[in-house]
Amino acid sequence: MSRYSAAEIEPKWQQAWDEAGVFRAERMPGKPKYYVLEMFPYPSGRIHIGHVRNYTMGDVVARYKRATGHNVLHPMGFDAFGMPAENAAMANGGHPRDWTYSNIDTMVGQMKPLGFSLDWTRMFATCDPEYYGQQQALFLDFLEKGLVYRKNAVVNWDPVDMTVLANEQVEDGRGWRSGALVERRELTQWFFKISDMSEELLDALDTLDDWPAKVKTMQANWIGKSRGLQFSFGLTDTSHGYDRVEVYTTRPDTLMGASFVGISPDHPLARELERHDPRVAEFCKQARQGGTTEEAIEKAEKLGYDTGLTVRHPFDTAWELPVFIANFILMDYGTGAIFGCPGHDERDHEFARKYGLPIIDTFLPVEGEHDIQKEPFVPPKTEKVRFTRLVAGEKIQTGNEAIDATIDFCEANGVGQGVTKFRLRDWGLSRQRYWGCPIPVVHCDDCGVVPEKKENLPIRLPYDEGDKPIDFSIPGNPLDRHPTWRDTPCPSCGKPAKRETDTMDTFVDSSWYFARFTAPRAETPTVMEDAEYWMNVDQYIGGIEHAILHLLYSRFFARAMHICGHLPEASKEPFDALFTQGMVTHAIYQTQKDGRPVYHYPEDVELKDGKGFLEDGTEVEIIPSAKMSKSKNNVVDPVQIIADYGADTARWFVLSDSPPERDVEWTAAGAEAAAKHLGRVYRLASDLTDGEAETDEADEHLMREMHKTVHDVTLGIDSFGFNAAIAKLYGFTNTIAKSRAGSVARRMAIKTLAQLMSPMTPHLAEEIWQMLGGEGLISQAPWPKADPAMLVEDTVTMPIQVNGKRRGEIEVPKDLDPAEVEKRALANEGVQRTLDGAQPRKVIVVPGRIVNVVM
RNA sequence: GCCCGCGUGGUGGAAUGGUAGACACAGGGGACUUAAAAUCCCUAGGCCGGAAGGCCGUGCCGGUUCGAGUCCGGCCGCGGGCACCA
Repeated sequence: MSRYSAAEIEPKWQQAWDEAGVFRAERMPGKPKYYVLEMFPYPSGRIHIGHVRNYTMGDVVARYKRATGHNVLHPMGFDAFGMPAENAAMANGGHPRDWTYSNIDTMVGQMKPLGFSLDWTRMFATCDPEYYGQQQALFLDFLEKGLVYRKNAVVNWDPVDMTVLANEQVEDGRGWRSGALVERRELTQWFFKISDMSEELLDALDTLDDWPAKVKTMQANWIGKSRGLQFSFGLTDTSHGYDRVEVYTTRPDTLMGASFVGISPDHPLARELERHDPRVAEFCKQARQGGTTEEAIEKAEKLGYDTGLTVRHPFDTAWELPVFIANFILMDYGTGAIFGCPGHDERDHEFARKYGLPIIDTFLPVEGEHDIQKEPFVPPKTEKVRFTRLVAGEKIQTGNEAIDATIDFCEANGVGQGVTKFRLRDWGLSRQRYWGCPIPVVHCDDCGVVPEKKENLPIRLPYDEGDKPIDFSIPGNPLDRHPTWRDTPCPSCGKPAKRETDTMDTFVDSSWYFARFTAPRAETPTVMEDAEYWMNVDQYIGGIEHAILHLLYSRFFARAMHICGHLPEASKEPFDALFTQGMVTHAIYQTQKDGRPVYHYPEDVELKDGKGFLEDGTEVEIIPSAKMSKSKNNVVDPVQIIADYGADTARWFVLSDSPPERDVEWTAAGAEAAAKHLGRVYRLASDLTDGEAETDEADEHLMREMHKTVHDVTLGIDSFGFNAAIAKLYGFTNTIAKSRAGSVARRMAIKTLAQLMSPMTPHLAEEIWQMLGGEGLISQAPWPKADPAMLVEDTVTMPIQVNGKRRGEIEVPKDLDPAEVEKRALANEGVQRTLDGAQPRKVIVVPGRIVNVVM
């Protein structure tokens, strides 16, 4: 009898798979293909236990699909451009490229021992010139089709470092390094015209049947289709060169409750006033302070500046409203101007009270009271309300009805028009940074903005500054100050010109990598034959944090690539099924020192009766289920887990316990238990001896359980119920261990158990398969099938409730007549006791399920 | 602030509107052992009770239903996203 040693068997089987080329994906017409993809990692330097969980789920699907006769594509790559590489270079010297490739090497080295069934020959990193060169080609194609354009947009500007900051580099409205108050500043930037596809991206969500509903809801809300009224307020004083202010509102029914007009500090009228009035300029400067995020703007104190200008109300020309410049209105949204109705909007209410503006109701609750001066009345638009100041429609109607009526009325009377708008803005892709894909255009004094010629691609990032290394510790974009890289002849006229120094948002890189995997070495972005064969991604797996941006951008890219002939029509929605998995969490162990928390590593904490102690006996506070974070010392390193227990244990554990879409808590005890269980399965197989007492009845029972397990586990894997499948496998293992069946039946049961476990614990499964004389590799064996005849039970246990409370149960033949079930249920001892002679008023029999007696 | 989720024993969690707590961890008891480790068996939501059994129980409050962890409304707490983190 040998002992289970993961360290011995895992490398052995990985080598066997490698040699047999089991996971290499090649087109095989005639065999159904299956493309399973996990969101590729950022090369931070170490794999994280969350990666292990993500890729294990994908691997289970890949291995299962292979066993059910599919030709599987399961690739891996790296999302390798981005800020951390530059930050590392800034902090520790070195070069982003060296840092990134070295990290990739390390991470591949950490991933391979996990035994994922990946086709490593297709691997690439988005920072490979072979990849980003094709991305530049895509950009040029998009440009030609009018899918890319330039316009102004606001960025976070650090006035001390004189550089653009990412949102995460803005802390409490200040630059992370300089500490200077950040300003919103306009810059000319490149944009993808995603807004042109708003309607289509919204409508097509309905076709994504195998996406989580919550993701579709989030995307729909993000796209934000709304119908509203666009109209103008006439200015009473036209001396500043403007005669009106154009506004857009989704609540035209509150028009009679307007009490001010607000414009953005970047509105042309505000800009005009700013030029002539230092007080306005001062206010606008202040209003532009703070970050660009919606969150920062929403949470900032609402400030306004009364311009002294007034406008006329469109339905009462005697009614004049003041015009304010307000810090919470962005030029990017709508027309950059709004009208405020404090009676029916939280934000406007706050603003009105601050600046002493009137609060007027236009509708009130149908019943009851509401003090509009105290707080705004903001019911759902579907609720009926009583209008007090009506533009159009009935006195009592819903908000939606009133909005429609108002738009009709306004259009009929020449006051503006109904407009459908989308919240979705165009995708700004310019980044003023080095470590990204260079935007392949040239700025020529004579020809303007000229696309680079395709034969000159890739436009490579310069590694150094010619005679000296790039100094990343200087704020700003090294491409911008590079002595020679910018210089290039104009592709159009040949005269000396300058390259664009902005690089692309890293979301661009991850918006088409799934397509590139179908032909990763091609000289064009994709190869139609390969794309047609492998696309779409049948199962995409990743974190919920990507629910909106990454997935929406990818959907846009797939459409844009189709327009340019890089993807087939059928791939406009590139991900057939989506699964969003939860995080792996771990307890934080902390003590207090001088009022500050001190975090302790798990290996320094001894657990006893649910309490934790340090070596010196100090008790530590345990904060369960916390997100893993380096600064909290609660990160679990998969490499250590593999060294301690082996890959199969790590894989088994991350799938067990928690449903995949939920967070899972990593505990040392849990990992220990997983390892023990795998050892037990191994022992069951290696202890299997011939010549035990053979009893037909026990054989029959074991075979029935086996078929049930095959059925349940198959269903579990099909529906991403990995934790449930594992619970069944635990149960079946117990059944085998206790079974008195003969060795033939037991051998069959354990071989089947190995097959059912093989997607989760492939190395152990191969070992057992070989031990029990299975043919070839288990990785290439067909998936077991459950015999339907073995699944049906003759009798069923039915619980009996009285008034919804369980009082007993009866064992009845499966198809017993409901009237007979009722009779037997009423005769039940527990029911009789509870009824205590009373007559039941009603008896509900749900065949095969439950009986409820109502008294 | 806005959008989307989640909340069940000591712990991770199970449960097509139909027996709440499957499976597992920690705990308790036992077997084997000179002893320990390993392994195996039993037990286990809380309260009352010797037992039979009863009462309570899925974050909180209310509703729909013969029946609610599950559906609806309100609240509290936690997490994800908010367009330059990936």
